[in-house]
Amino acid sequence: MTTASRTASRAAKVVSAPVEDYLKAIYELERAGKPAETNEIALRLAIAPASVSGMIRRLAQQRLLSHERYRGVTLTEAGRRVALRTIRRHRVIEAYLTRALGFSWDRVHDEAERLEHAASDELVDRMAAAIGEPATDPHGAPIPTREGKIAERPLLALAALAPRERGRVVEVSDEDAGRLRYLGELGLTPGTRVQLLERAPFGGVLRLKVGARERTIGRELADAVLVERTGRE
Amino acid sequence: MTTASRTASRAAKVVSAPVEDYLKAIYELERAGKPAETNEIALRLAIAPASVSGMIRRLAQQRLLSHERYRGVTLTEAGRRVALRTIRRHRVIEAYLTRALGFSWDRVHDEAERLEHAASDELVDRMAAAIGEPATDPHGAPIPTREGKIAERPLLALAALAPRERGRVVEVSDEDAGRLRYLGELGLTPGTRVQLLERAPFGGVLRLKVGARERTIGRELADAVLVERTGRE
DNA sequence: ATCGTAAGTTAGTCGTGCCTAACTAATTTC
DNA sequence: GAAATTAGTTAGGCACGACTAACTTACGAT
Repeated sequence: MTTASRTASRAAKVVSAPVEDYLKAIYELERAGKPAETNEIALRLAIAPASVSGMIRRLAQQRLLSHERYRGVTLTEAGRRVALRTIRRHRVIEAYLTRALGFSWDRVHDEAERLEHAASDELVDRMAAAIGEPATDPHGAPIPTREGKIAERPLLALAALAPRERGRVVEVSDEDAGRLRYLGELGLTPGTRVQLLERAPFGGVLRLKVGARERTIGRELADAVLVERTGRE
Repeated sequence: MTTASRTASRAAKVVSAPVEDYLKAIYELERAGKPAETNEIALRLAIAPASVSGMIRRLAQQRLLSHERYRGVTLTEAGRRVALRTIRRHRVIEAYLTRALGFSWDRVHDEAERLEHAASDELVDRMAAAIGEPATDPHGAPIPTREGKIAERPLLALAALAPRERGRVVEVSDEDAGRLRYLGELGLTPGTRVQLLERAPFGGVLRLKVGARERTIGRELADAVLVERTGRE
């Protein structure tokens, strides 16, 4: 083993599975541009807010995040590293399960949610290599590199397209398996070209073209789909 | 999903990872034919005997084992089921890691030790299918079926062969990675034919033929190798 | 048969990660 | 700008799974 790779591998198990879950959730909430709030974290992890307060104290003490009382938390560099490592594991595992083991894209999230805490760096790297080092997971989310770099892209909610505007589906939320399955049936998968035809006012339904077919979807579904613009008309 | 398969799958996560480890250890100790003793369990799991006493109380209360004070423990049918399910996971994972992902046989144990608590039945079944439903793990240990049947074989320690007697390596202990690596270098892998040439008295070294080559090994190593007889001279 | 040792158990503690209930700070609302 | 609401925190508890120290049981040796 080289010095470099020994340095890169972590000493034993520094953080527990719950800690990885907190850091991952906080990382994702922070992407909205502001500190992650206690209640948001609690909601995301399905844990009582009081429990989150307790965990925040411990994580702050371990210098994984910084906490301004009553004002939310921000990951430190160390915290972000752990979060990105966990996200990399999660997404590589999801990609591997679909591409190498035939899992459908709506079944991989829960499995990855558990395996991400148990898989070694070596296993994750081998999985990634076995399927050709994919850049994204099956839902289109970018996979961080071993070094913790992640290709963040400026994305648009599907509903943010202007009428007649064309776009391409880049990523869909993998939170809910049923919703994923339905999106799959509609053909709203990463890579698919879409064109917004019409938007009913006040957050109403969207009529759009998905490939060659016309579809109508509601707000909740539309919010789960992120696109990039590919041009007008 | 059929009624049968729904019945076969367990409700949520009935047992924790430590509990699975205890049951697995007890199952293996019981194979020696007598109840598993507290100190043996403690030694195997690298846990203080007092902690084992505590856990035994809880497991007995859950009817996963029966306990006669100061006399050791015996798995119940339910306990054995959990143990065999865990062992199946472990061994399928080991086999998958070597055959599908190129892990060397001395690196899979630790990885499987963690993954076995996180992998779903479905994942394990898919792994097994992907590598052709192997009957044994990379160390030659039999893989229990989904239904909890295991092909127990009458095995001999290598040192139990008589001089001149021939045998075939069936299984090697996977406890220690360094020992495994060395056994691999010696060619003492499952399937290899061996012939005992000479045994020094008082548990001394064994001289034996491994394939075409002659090797001399000590007691500790010999005890890690299990063989079946294939005939005299 | 008893005595000493090894094996096993109980008692008491600790850290983790969760909970509810009660309190406090911040932010809206009128 | 005071009152009401919402967000966040502290206090106190609990289950799990580990620990050490002290005690009890079983058993082999004499």
